[in-house]
Amino acid sequence: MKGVFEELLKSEQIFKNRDVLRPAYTPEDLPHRKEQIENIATILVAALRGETPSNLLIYGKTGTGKTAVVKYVGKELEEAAERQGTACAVLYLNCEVIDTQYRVLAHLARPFNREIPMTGWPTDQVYTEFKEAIDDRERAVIIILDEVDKLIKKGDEVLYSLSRINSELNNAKVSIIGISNDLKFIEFLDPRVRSSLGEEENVFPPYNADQLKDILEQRAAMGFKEGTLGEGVIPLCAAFAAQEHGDARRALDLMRVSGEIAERHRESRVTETHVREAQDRIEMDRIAEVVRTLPTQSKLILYSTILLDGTVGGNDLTTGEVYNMYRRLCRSIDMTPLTQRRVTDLLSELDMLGIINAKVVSRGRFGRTREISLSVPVESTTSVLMEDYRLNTLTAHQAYQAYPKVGTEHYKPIPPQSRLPTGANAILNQFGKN
DNA sequence: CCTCCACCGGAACGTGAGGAGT
DNA sequence: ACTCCTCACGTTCCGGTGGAGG
Repeated sequence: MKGVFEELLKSEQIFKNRDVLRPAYTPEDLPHRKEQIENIATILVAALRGETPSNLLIYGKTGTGKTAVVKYVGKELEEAAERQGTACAVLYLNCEVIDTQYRVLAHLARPFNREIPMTGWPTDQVYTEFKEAIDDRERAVIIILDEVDKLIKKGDEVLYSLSRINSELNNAKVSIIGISNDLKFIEFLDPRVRSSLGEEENVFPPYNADQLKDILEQRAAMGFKEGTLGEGVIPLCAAFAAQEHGDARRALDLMRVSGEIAERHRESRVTETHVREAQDRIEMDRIAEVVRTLPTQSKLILYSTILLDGTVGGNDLTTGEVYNMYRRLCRSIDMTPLTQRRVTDLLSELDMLGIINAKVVSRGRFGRTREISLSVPVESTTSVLMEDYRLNTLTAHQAYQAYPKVGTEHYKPIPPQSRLPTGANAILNQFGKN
């Protein structure tokens, strides 16, 4: 077993630089974002003229280049300011990671050499500290808040104080750039913050397939060794990603994973087959993540459909069958079952997540119901479900053993005293309603 | 054309957790 | 520490319904 690593190193022939294919990398040149770059730059030049730039809100779905563009413009601005001899600081922070008011302020103050403990101070003291730190001389401060929507949920007080900070400063000028992928985010904002924060707005449209192709080509040139990419690889990656609302991040992931798969197969060239495999794997990972984070009841419902899948002679399942099975499962692991009403809601939720297919159909004489079928692979999904300790005790084998007649028996709602048996309403209708 | 199945799905209500206000 | 409010999750109740079969 000597030389495992040497061997692996030798087989690394596909990537030139894997890191440029990761979403975190900001390239020198951003294709198809010229307009946005100019737009933002026009707003920010004010900083170089000693004025206060307008605050700016940027919207766009994931992978539309928001962060990359803003970071890029920020860097350019800093460089231009340095050449010109103006004091200008661009502070970037991601509100998903830094998610409390205290930490936001502490993070902002740190680059100005202020020692602020990780915790312990009152928040307004940190705020004062930050204010004093930047106000020591004339300077422009651009604060970039990535994923601001995450911050709102924890209270928008910071945003409020930051948006009015200029009135408390003598020398420095602060402007805020907020980045959000939630278009409706502004509606949840305090009106006072809304007007000042959204002085300017900029929406980033998704990329189309052609634009994605350009982006991929640019990165591929840097990331892959020459001649390792097959003909159709880039167009295919672009096409797949364009289907998913033009997400460049997705496109890059796809391309990188394709390369990794090719590498694992010890092949020297990436082909379309690898791309398809990569697409499947990414999709699988997504499903696994969704399934894993499902509430237990939904997991049980999903497991019921898995167990019943294929047992009813190729027909799709009905709500009643799934519910019946679900109750059995509940009983055997000692959980109180939800009502059928609730389960129908959870079923449509699973449908929305793309885990099952549930379509309302009428079977005439045989009533109206949902036709349910799985749209995920049985085996891998089952193994994800089994990670849940509450389901762990149930194996398919046990379930079949315990309930051999699965799927053949129909659940009849047990009527509470006042409840009329099914079909009774129709009878009553004959007599009129009063 | 009418019936009647086996559910659908809206509405109102109950409950407990968690956050804001005081 | 306290109340009050909101919100997510569930239940109860019940009218509604597409279409196969009579």
